[in-house]
Amino acid sequence: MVTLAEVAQHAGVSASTVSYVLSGKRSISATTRQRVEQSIRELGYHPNAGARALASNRSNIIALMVPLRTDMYVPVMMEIAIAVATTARTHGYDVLLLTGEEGPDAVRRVTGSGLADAMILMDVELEDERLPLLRQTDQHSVLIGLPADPNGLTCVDLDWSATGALCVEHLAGLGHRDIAVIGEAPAVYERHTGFAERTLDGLRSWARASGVRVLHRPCEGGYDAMALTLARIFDERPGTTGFVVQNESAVEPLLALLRQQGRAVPEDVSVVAICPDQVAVQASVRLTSVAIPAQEMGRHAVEHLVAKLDGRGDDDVVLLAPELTVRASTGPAPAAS
Amino acid sequence: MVTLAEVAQHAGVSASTVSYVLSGKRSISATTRQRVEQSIRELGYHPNAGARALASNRSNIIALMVPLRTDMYVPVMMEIAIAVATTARTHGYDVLLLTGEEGPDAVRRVTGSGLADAMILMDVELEDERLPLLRQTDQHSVLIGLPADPNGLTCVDLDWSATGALCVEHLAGLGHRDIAVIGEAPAVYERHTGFAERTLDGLRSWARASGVRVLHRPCEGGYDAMALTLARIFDERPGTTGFVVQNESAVEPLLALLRQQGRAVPEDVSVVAICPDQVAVQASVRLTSVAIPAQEMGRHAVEHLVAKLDGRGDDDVVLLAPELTVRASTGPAPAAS
DNA sequence: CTGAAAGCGCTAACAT
DNA sequence: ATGTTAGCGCTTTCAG
Repeated sequence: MVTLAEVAQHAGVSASTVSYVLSGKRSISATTRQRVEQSIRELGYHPNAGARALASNRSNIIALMVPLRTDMYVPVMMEIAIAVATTARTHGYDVLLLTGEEGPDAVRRVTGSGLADAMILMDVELEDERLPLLRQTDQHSVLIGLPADPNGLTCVDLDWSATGALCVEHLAGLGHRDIAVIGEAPAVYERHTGFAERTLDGLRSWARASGVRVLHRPCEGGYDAMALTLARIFDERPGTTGFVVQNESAVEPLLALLRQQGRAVPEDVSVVAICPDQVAVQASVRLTSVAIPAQEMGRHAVEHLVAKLDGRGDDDVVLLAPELTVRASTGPAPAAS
Repeated sequence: MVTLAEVAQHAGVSASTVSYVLSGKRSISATTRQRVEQSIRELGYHPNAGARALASNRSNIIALMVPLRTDMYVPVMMEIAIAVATTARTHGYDVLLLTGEEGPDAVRRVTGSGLADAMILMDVELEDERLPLLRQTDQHSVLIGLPADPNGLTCVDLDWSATGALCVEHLAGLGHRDIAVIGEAPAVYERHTGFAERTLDGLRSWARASGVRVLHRPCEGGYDAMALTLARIFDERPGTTGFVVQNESAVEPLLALLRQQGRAVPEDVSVVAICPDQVAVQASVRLTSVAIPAQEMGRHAVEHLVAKLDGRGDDDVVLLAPELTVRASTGPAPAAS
């Protein structure tokens, strides 16, 4: 293993000079710099991460806590994770992957051991048990998701409430008066995941304001569950002409069932999805949708974190504005029959 | 920050004793151990990761390289990643998340810096450019996926060739004579991803042996691409009654299109999928399928790696046996019309 | 069964 | 603009 000292010797300079060439923390004459860089290349030197972390008290690692359960938009999680990893690299950080399994203990462990300089938490619940710890230790962190009380925390999320409102606004604008919302699995609501409840709030308050009715039904994924849910919806509200779907694994079943029942999309019923663009485009009907900006969320989270670590920090909440893309699944409400 | 020295002082023992209590590398009297453990708890001590890595030359971190691209079955990747992370934790390791973006450089960086003790590579191509590096450095590693030449490497993978054979065996056993294979996107074959080509090999050689015909068509995901592909298949082989699908985003479109064309599953055509069980179960027809054992692959990979790190190593190739579950999408071939 | 002490490779004062 | 040096907190000989 090549050490800094060996590089220094090879280049005929002191250890600190090599260190400073690497860090750029003080000015080095061009010729010295070149000699050192040359030696580094020739010897194939790589700074030792452990030694660096010990001496500098910085690991250059960001911990990312992903949820253990996979009952949600897995591809979205993955996309966020990848965005976090690549963005982190551009800032000189690596990413440590933690699953939710350890729970709050993981926070203690990582904080206490100095394994990571900061952490990003995904899938934050409204009353998340990890939050008290984050507040009391002065661990730098960013949440992807918005808890009930974001005070003293930095959060990045899609503005779910605005997302819900946007969906209703679009449908109401097309003349739909009875809207059904196909939601996530009941478990998602039960554990008070912020995004699900906030979407609902946005949906309902815009509905109230614009005089349309919304009926919300959680739904497990899959064909059978969707069939049941759909039957109940039409049973209760036969006049339903608009759908908002926030459940990736219900999208295709819903379309198939509507087709099967002879309800044409968008002539008879309109469907707005809240899902990644890829899903909207690949569906059997190209779906009007509000995209989930996974990459931006990951990128924002890292950039905020790096800013904090560099002392340019600011505890605040960033809500990304939703964007609705009109595709082939929505149209004017049919004349009342 | 609490240090080992402080714990030692608090417990009235020397630093080394505390260290040995932690590592268990030499025997400690019960009373001493308890005093030390007590102090550790009272002071809330966490060993410093950097110092530990520096002194022991072990980081207790495993690097996991995931593919950057997301044109494949993302949930499988995620499931593997999570299985890797949780299994690693049970062995005292953390996981560093690397994207394929850096390519072979990441291998050098991680190896050279001692950031990780070992690495797991996913999405290995037949002639993967990272492999020469792995062979020449004595970096411990495990591949998830099987390259063309696994010599000197440890690999874990599903036995894709047997998987292909199993699918054909099942369909041929039911009397199907003309089988169409809906494959992954062309790009997947072009970059010579092992699993895709091996599945095909297995499919074809069993077909040859059992006297059935197979027609292979790669397919981009989605409804439109599937429609085109299906039309071409029936055009070329009107007598096709069996399908093997190895492309998650083609599954539901295929079922929908068959339904739409009045071909009943499984009465008129049978479908076998190669996909995670969850997909098979949630599809609009419960699919006979060969499962992709994501969790086992992740678990195996970690356990092999840990064995190697502990000197119990063995460079070898572990191919997991495929299992076919019969569900509602396959049945006897219809009498020739 | 326990202590003392020598580093591990690097960073960051403190010098000059 | 560069060199010297004192640690960072832990592991692990070497010595009892």
